[in-house]
Amino acid sequence: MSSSPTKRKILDAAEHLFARDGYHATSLRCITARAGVNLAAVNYHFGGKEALLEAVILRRLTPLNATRQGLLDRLLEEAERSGVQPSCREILRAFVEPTLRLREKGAEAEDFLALVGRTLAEPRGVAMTIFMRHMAPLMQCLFVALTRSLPNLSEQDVFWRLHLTVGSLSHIMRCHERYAMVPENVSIAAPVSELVDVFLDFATAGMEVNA
Amino acid sequence: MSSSPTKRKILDAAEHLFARDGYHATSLRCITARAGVNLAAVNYHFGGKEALLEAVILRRLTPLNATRQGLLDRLLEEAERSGVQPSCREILRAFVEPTLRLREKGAEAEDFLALVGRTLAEPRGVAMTIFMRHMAPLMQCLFVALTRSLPNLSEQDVFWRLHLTVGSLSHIMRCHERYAMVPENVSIAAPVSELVDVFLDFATAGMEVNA
DNA sequence: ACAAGGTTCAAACGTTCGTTTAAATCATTC
DNA sequence: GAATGATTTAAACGAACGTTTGAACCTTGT
Repeated sequence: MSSSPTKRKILDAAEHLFARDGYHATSLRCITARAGVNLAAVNYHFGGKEALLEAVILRRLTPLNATRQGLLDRLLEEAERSGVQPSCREILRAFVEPTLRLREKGAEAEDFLALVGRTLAEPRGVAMTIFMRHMAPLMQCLFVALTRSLPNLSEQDVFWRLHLTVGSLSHIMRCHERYAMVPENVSIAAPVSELVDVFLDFATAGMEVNA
Repeated sequence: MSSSPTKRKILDAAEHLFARDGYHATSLRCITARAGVNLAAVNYHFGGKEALLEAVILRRLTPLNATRQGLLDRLLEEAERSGVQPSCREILRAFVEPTLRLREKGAEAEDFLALVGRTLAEPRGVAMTIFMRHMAPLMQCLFVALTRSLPNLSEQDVFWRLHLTVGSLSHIMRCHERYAMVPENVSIAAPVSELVDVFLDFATAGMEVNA
């Protein structure tokens, strides 16, 4: 019942179309046509368009956040046991790696990444409210861990740099297609592990500079 | 004629609403109501909703890009004259500072920043086509200048890091309101010159690491 | 004063939207 | 196998959308 084939087909179609065209530019008729189900099925199974969006986000965000929180907790426990603060890079990796690893789980999960990237770009949008409600605790935990690992930085500076890091991450989450401005001799398709390292090189250097 | 009061009122209203709610979530009725003009005025003066969006973007993007290109050209000329490559930070500053300086020109220009930030987040959206057409030459110039200033980095790496830098910039362009995840004791409202330095510290470190 | 052209206006156009309805169909249980 | 509840279906709902229309309204030149 909770995983009815109809529900799953709707979630898959909505995930793809919301990510590709945005929430407001995607109609329920387009979603149900792609899913091969009746138009009324969305309202029957989810209650409405906005509730469908929340279901699309939560289906993947909940397990993803559990993974990230688990890695972060393990890092903090280990630090308490050994008395050595985890490095900025390790903390960021706990957040970033499970995220980008979603790309290896097929095109469906890739759609989710793009959707989240879009969501972060619409501060007053419908999806943002849903998203922030489920991200706030983890972000708070991440912020605290980073301030401890960068004791020479003010909270102001840590906040701004974390803000910039989130901006970078959301950008590469949503831009996994060829860009018009991609110069020759440059491939935008890189293996995930390499992408993670490229990102961590960049973000860690930015977080730690002058610290 | 080109700067009829009606046209200007429509551009201002559209700029604000497109930035706040997005292109598809903003109706012409909402725009004309805010502008205090008749509904048909948009089609009369601009030809349609999409043409209005392009006019909104170009009104500020054209002079902004001229300023950025001018600063970049001056930097490159000076380098040719002195034989010393401009630093990564100087190059990025030529691009970033005129952008963020728009914040000092009132709430209207701030709306434009948020609109561009949103645009960059919708790779297949209506605005992206318009935007990329007018950004491509400048981005190409920026890319070439950066590869020369970072000779130890592969084009791949420069591209990825520029990509991440653009992500950071677009993020702070669109997020100038209070965030739900902003911790206490942190003010998100900083003077522009300080914000430019915070950004350049972060982005330059990220660009130059291991180079 | 009048004609002409640019501009504004209220009203309506046809379309598409999210949602609802009530009948039809399916699956399950007694 | 009839009954019950869950699901699917086709059709329609009212509302809102972008756009068009043609008359009214200004402004300008003669």
